[in-house]
Amino acid sequence: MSASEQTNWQSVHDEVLRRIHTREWKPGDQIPKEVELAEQLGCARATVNRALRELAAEGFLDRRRKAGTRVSTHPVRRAKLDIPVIRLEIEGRGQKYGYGLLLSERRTPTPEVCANLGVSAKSDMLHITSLHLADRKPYMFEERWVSIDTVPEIVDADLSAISANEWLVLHAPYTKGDISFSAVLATETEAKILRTHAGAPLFLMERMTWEHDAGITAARLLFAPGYRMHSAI
Amino acid sequence: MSASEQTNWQSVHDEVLRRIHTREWKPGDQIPKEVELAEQLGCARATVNRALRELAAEGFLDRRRKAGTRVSTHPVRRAKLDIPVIRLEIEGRGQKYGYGLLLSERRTPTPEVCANLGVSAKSDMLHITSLHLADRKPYMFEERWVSIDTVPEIVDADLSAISANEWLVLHAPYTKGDISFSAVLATETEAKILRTHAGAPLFLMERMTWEHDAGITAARLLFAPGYRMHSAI
DNA sequence: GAGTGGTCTAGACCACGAC
DNA sequence: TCGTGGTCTAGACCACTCC
Repeated sequence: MSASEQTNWQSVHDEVLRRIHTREWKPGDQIPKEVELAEQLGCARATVNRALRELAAEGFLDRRRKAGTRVSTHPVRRAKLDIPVIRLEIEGRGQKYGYGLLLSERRTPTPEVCANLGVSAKSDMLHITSLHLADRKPYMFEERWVSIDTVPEIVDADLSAISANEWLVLHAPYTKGDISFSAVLATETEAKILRTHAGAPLFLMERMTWEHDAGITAARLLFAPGYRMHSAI
Repeated sequence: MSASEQTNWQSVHDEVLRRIHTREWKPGDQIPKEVELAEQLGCARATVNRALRELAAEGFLDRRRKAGTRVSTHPVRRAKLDIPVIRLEIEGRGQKYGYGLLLSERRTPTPEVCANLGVSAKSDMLHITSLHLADRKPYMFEERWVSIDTVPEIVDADLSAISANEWLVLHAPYTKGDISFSAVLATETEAKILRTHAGAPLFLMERMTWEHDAGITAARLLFAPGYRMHSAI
């Protein structure tokens, strides 16, 4: 600190982070209470509060009423993954986006979809498979189920012009969602579609969304070999 | 809203979210300005500000000075991945954590590490491989480089008792980090260590950290087949 | 230039939770 | 019980950016 500057919440944030980085305050240490820090740094308590709240959200601090604020002993690193619409992800890299609808059929869901999404075995659903391209090369193969009971308007959508995901983003906001990532081997069919060979390692992203307790959609997104998802932490 | 309740920032948050979900406010729509909302909902402008700021951070709103606040047309979904220390991740699931140091040698880095981490080819580094177990079964195989130039204290750490990651968390806070995820095939060596077969699909997490511009560590974490990383969105 | 969000302040009361 | 963070308020000034 020394002297200088207008004490805004960001400068408090940075100053606290600096003290943690320089190990002036070590993991597990209790740091001064808000009122004291405000006095030290010459600003209002609310300003300190804002800074410390952000630091806690970022995982650097543990805060508890009465117990005070401590430096995290195990800073759970929160990677913020931005999951954009595929089209924007591809275009954002300066590549040409392509999209093709492979199949769209109305049918009852598989037992697996029922269990995961929590819909009835007799429910009316749309089963869609499509392929997303980057610079004309297969980029991601998508297999998706959409509940017509929850989102009846989907049957009128032209899913050969707009991907199901983009349509859903605009027309069916969700209140709850789940996403998971894993590695799988390409089956023969998948390999053919993604123009690779069976047994290639594929990055799999599985997504499900609900509106309150009503299942909206379950999707399996298979990325072509070489895909890397990354993020700053 | 109707009437009722103490208007705190969370209730404002939820109310705005409700209006988005019910499509009272659609993607692209401009919503009332802070002062108006505060009036409508019967609270101070600062309270509305807090709620809208959080909603913007969550990706539901786009806010710009003078231009006002709009509902996002492409709600970039932010999956918040909590990346805990492996030990806590395993213990948190009620499994028994095990750890074994396989190798620790002092040497110069490979060209790849140099390029990625931005360290000199002649720099003094520690090359460590280790295996993490869950309920005595191989869970994750770790190959890591640590810069002795940046973190000299590492040479005195007993890395057979504490994993390099945990040691680093406690002793070498970083200011910048990068993490990426992909799918790869197990090599013969990796398969042997993870007790699977060559060609099995493995989930790969690569992490690098820096303190300002000084490279601290680069790690390749290979998870045993079946691993799934997941998150709520 | 003027409207909107971004932030700061000083003070107040509240609620959790350590003791 | 009572200390600490969590939040609200009313008012103020500032900074960005659209027109």
